[in-house]
Amino acid sequence: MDLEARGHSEHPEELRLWLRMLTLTQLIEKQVRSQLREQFDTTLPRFDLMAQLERNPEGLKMNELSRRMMVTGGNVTGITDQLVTEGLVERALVEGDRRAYRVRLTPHGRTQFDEMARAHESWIVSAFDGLNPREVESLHKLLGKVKQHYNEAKLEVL
Amino acid sequence: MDLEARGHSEHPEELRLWLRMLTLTQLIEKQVRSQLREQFDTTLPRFDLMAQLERNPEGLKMNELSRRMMVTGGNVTGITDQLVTEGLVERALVEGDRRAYRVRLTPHGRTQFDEMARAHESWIVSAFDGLNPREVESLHKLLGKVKQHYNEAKLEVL
DNA sequence: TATTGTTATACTCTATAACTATA
DNA sequence: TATAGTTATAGAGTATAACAATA
Repeated sequence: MDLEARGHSEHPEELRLWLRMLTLTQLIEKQVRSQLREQFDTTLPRFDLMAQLERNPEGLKMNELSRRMMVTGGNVTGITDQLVTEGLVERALVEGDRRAYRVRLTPHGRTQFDEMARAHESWIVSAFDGLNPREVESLHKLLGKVKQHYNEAKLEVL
Repeated sequence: MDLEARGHSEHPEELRLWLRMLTLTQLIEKQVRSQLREQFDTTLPRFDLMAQLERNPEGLKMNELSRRMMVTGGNVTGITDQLVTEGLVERALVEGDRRAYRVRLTPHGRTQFDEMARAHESWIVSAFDGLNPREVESLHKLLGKVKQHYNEAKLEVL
């Protein structure tokens, strides 16, 4: 996107860093979306929803999915509907609260997700091929520091 | 988005890194979009287009904008149309090629962009408040390494 | 009253492909 | 023929708000 070139010399280093990070993320994300589409005829939000469920075999309520995916509830309903229609996830009743569901992967959904996850993992690993393990670790830590501080700063506002 | 938690222990570090980077980028990007909307009633693509032009006072052709913004041509036409209507950018004739335009900021557009850019810069600086200058530099370098290798790998495929 | 989830709607962003005009 | 740009269209992705059912 050449956003980076926007960073003039008078601009703070943080801005140059952000433009580089944004560009790179968009580059990788665009590739992931396109491969999910081509190889599995699915989308990133659908993949993400299934990934959340894969981590929570007992299932997640709609509002939990909404929070974790950082999108509003209506969208989760739509994506879930699609996946239910395709037999990849199911809505299970929650005992003691007839308003809520617990969404979870079906066995078929789990099988299909595992296949996608393997491919996805390989795309990501090659995206970071330019770094050695020490650098991967270092990048991971630095981003963690930014994120932690970001979240703390946000809490202060609330 | 809690994407991160997806990184099981058996997953490669690259995957955990990617999920953290994606989450953080989306977090910051979401905040930038929302502030651009609230404070300036504009969008990120519009801001990006103007940012490209700010860096190229002589203007850019549509296909140059398209390449730099990493979107296809039709979209650039739409965004440009909006900005022209609002008097923020203008289409200038290119001598010697009556098919092409050169899009550039109007004085009003430049004034308005400068104001947005100052605000944008401050949002970004505070997003990375958790890092000291050395860490900012380190993160910038690591991301540059990933990006460079990524681009080289892509070229080999072509 | 508050919460869970759904429905309805609208808008931004994007890609694709057909098209016009010019080179 | 190839290139610059536009138009038309469709679909993803998202937020908002009104709504129904249950707590």
